Amino acid sequence: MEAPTDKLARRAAARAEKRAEKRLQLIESASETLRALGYANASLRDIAEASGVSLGQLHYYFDDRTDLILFCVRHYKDAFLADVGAAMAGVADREGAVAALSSALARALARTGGRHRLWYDMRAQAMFDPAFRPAMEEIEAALIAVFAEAETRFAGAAPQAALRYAAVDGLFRYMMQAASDLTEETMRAAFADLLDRLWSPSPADGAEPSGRA
Amino acid sequence: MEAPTDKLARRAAARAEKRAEKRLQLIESASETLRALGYANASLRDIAEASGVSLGQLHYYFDDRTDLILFCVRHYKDAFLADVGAAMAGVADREGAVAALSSALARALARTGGRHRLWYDMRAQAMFDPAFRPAMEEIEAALIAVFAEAETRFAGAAPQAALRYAAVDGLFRYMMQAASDLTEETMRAAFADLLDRLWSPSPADGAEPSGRA
DNA sequence: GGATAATCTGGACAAGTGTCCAGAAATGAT
DNA sequence: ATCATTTCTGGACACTTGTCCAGATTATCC
Repeated sequence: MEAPTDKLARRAAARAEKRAEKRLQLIESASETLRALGYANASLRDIAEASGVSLGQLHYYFDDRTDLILFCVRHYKDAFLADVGAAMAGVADREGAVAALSSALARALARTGGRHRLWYDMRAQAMFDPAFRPAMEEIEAALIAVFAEAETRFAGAAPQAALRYAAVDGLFRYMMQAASDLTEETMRAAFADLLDRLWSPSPADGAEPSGRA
Repeated sequence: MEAPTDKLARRAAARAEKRAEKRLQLIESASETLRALGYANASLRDIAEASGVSLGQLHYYFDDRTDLILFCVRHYKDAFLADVGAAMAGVADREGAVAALSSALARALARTGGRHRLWYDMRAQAMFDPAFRPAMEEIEAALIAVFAEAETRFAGAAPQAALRYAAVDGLFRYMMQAASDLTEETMRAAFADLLDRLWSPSPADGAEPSGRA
């Protein structure tokens, strides 16, 4: 039979897992409230009520409001980056990358569009509150890395992938605002067109029919 | 001599102008505080203190907090759109538009970069607070119009200028965050490259030497 | 069943908020 | 100088906020 220390360890692990489960549940509920009301307007009481949970319980599972919100942000990041990462996993050439990324982004907007309001809201907050900055920079760096990695697959060097990310992010935000008026296909086409342009040789060089090597 | 009604009218006008002057002064000071602390953190007391003015005075010149902030937003819009509009006034061809707009945007970031935090902050707020939405949509529509108008000068039809605006806006926001690490020339080149790509014929058509009609 | 620890409650608390106002001060016309 | 009007002050007010905690409740194990 197992040693007593193992037993204790197993119990502790089970407890921790249960706690983590409950936390996740609270995080998802809080994310929804945050998405609906915004950072500036969502109080802990709003979050607690929407979660069907007492106010004190939030402080039992999270240090403070900032801590809770940071968990929400990280949870968002994990979900979104997993989506994008999975879409880009297999692609090897430029056309494949354009197709995969534009589909993934349009799909994200069509299915879970509202969720991304939390991201843009908190990114704005991070401009003023240093507590959120590391988490935001981490997410942004991860998204830039997606671009950088994709670009290295069909181009030797891929400097300044951040600039391509920034442009696509701008389009993403804009379409999120108007997502309810647009079809997924329309959005996909818009992303594809932009990516096509960003990932083409410079038009300044390509203007003349057969450019140099 | 003038009629008494004129005299009264002149006095009323002088008073109104003096009031407007003071308001503008308060608006500019409030904008700075708003830019520094962010919408969620800037209280009326913060704004009053930074302006060297009593709390009650803010309510004497503005209906309420929302009213004051809306004035700040509109003031920002006027200044920025005047800048951009002036830069784009004379241009007629594609190359001129690229040069003018990229210079204007880089210059805006280099000189008054921090000011634009207010814009991105309030745009995020507008996602949740309907009070700010009309003002935001108005600004965004004006910026899109800048693109649409420029594009009609070197292309017959210019559908969906909003999509070009969105991409450039994304780059603008990104560089604003990193503006302190970048030279104005670096930023200008980045804008020029993006605009060049956005305002080129589709690379899908141009890939083959001489595309079809 | 009883002991031990984890979970949860409801409310208290201080601090900060936007708003409002009675009256002081300043302004300017007569 | 007097008076009416505009401008401004300082604080009061009701309300919301995040935080905290003493004790009730529940689960877990011997």
